[in-house]
Amino acid sequence: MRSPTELAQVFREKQLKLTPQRQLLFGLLHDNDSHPTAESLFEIASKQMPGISLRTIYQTLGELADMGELQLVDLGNGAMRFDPNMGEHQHFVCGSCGAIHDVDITSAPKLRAGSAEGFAVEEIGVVFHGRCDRCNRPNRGEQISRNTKRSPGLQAKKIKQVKQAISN
Amino acid sequence: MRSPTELAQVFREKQLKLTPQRQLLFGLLHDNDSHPTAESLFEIASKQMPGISLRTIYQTLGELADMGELQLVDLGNGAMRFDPNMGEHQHFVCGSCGAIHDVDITSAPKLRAGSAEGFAVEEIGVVFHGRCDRCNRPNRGEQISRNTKRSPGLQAKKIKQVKQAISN
DNA sequence: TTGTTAATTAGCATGACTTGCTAATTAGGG
DNA sequence: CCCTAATTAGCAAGTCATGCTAATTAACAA
Repeated sequence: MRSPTELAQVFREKQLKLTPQRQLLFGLLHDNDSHPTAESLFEIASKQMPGISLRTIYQTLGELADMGELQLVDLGNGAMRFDPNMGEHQHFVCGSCGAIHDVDITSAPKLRAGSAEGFAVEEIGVVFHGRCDRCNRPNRGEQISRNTKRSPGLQAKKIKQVKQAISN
Repeated sequence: MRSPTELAQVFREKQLKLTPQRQLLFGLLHDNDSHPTAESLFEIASKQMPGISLRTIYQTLGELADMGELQLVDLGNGAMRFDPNMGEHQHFVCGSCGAIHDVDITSAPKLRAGSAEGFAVEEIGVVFHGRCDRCNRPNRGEQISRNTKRSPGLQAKKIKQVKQAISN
């Protein structure tokens, strides 16, 4: 995503108004590598601008995504994530704390070639699951809030599967 | 997933009853590489056993997943997919017809090593997006039903993004 | 064959997430 | 200052998956 200043310019050119709500979001998203959900952005935004509407958050995020300023990242663990990093990269999801980290994957160029089996591959999404540095330290795991929820039962099932995969 | 016969054995050992509903599902899932949703299994099952409950489908799928006989595959385009292929493999999703195909990815062993940046990677999910053989032929694209729906607006947005990625 | 107990079913409810809509109000920018 | 876009509240829908209750059915062991 471009800088708030540049975005302001773009919005002006597109005759889109530079409202404080939009500007706030520009700022919150700029250089943000936390892969926030709409909801989490809403919470943060609400502190700085009480009364801001969740609807507006979704609206603006949608606009930015339409303009190619944001990536929508669906990691299959609940809400959509919004990623201002438009460079080619992949994601690591910590199964313990739920944190999401960017991963450079330029080191696996063979992926693209090796997968040609009659398919025209245009995009590859790679999601690493495991444990992040912090959670991987002894006496540290499972301590951070697991803010990934959706269809609680299924979620539990997934976690079980992951644990099984880990123990194997 | 093991064969219906073997599963019958397993269920017997676990004191789980071998109901016709369960047996039907064993059969429908065995060697099934179509990555069905619960709903699609329900439709097929209903033809052979009218009156079978969607609830039972979910229940049995959940049991099989718990037993490690099924993989849950979330491709981020709507419903969960159930995959009886427990071998290491990845998926190709056709952006045109929505078909899902298995992809062997043993040819990219460097993925595992190259991604170590303080993370303990336990599992890697790779989803290839593109066009399948059939849709890639001229005068053939976009003709098959696009049965991927969820949050219609967002879905449209995703498709737009993919198209953009294709045109680049 | 019978009895116990698990399984299935209908039907309703919830919950998370995202979008759509209307109507009223606010405020950006020419 | 005015036009029009943007925001807001509030309500609704829709998808997917699960939970719950209560009633019925049927698998399997004795």
